[in-house]
Amino acid sequence: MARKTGSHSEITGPRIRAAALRLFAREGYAAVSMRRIAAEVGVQAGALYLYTPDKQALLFDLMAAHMTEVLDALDALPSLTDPVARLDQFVRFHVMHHLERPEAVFISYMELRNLTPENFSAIEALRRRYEEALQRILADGQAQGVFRVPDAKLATLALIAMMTGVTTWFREGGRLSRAAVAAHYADMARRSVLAP
Amino acid sequence: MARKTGSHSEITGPRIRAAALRLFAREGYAAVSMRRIAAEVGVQAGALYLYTPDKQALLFDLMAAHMTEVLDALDALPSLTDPVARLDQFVRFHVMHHLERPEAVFISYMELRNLTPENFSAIEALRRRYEEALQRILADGQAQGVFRVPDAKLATLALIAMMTGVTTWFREGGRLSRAAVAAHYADMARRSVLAP
DNA sequence: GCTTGAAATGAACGTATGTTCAGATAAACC
DNA sequence: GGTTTATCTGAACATACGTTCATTTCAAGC
Repeated sequence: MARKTGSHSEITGPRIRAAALRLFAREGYAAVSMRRIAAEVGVQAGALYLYTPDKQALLFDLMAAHMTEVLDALDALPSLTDPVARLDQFVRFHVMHHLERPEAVFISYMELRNLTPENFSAIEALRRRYEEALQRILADGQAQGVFRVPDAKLATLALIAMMTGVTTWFREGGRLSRAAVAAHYADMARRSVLAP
Repeated sequence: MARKTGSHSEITGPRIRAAALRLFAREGYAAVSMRRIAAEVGVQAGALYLYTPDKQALLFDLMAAHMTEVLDALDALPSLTDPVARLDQFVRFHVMHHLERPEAVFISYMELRNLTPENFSAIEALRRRYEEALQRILADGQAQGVFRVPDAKLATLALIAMMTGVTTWFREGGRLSRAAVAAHYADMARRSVLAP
């Protein structure tokens, strides 16, 4: 166990992931070479393979880490009972969380097709778990008569697409704050499913 | 002007664009080589350059053609006055049109970052024209008191993201028809902006 | 049937790719 | 201070890339 302090391994690993995240988000997985990532970190390309078995694993790890983080944060929310309050909480959480990690979000739905079939299935399973959380809120609201949702699955996918789209236009320091944007989305989402 | 009938030029050109569209949509611009496109058409890579100056122009032409087609189809819709009817018309048009051209749609918002700056600006201008058509409907409805839209620009982007997302999950021959899906989206969109 | 010219070939160009690995480097421990 | 070992280098591997161009092919027109 040589080089405990002064060792770079605990620095270089995260730096590689950070550089890969930024570059993949900005230019796309296929367009970014391992040499580019290495140069960003200030290291030769060969050194990357001390931290990842290959480029594919680098992409998968970034996506899996992001999905797991989102699911954990969702589970950590205070549990509510009223479907309207739960929907409001979910939308605000989703928008805020996504605005704080635009690069990870971007990668997680833009680079799905660059995953191997096995890796794709793993990510897809995590994503389905997330969608089911929202679908459950809508179904519960429907059962209680507070929502009118002719098709809970379709409404879930429509709302998630709406919310996630925020990352494509939101710019820091613009006309609206993150919280204000989240409030607007929560308002639209609630009205789109609320019973008349 | 040799080889009028029997000439392949009027066949090969469209076939190249069709192959590029399908491959770019399925695997991404950066991941598809000119040799792959040529092989799909049944021709050598060099022959592609009789029909496009380079790979970038091939991508740009596909996106520009799609955006122009969408805008033309939008302009061709019967003109209505009631904002509620106009919104309903717009949403149904958008969903139907997008479900009928999933590959062109996919490319047009996934491959934006692979355009040169000049080409990006050109596509962006077309996209803005489209968004403004929706924004005008919302603003008119707001002015007439039939919609309640605190932020017309935000609502426009939210609705477009919601509608466009349909292409990511819709599968032909599934539980719902295209028209049924379009009707559901129109319903959600209307309720999300309708004044109480 | 000879000429013409558009259409396509196929080889070549320089450059870049993901990955491997023997070797150099240097901090931590005895 | 010599040894160990995690860390990184730098060159090499085979393969692929976008693009160019001299050459071939072959139907159309005379």
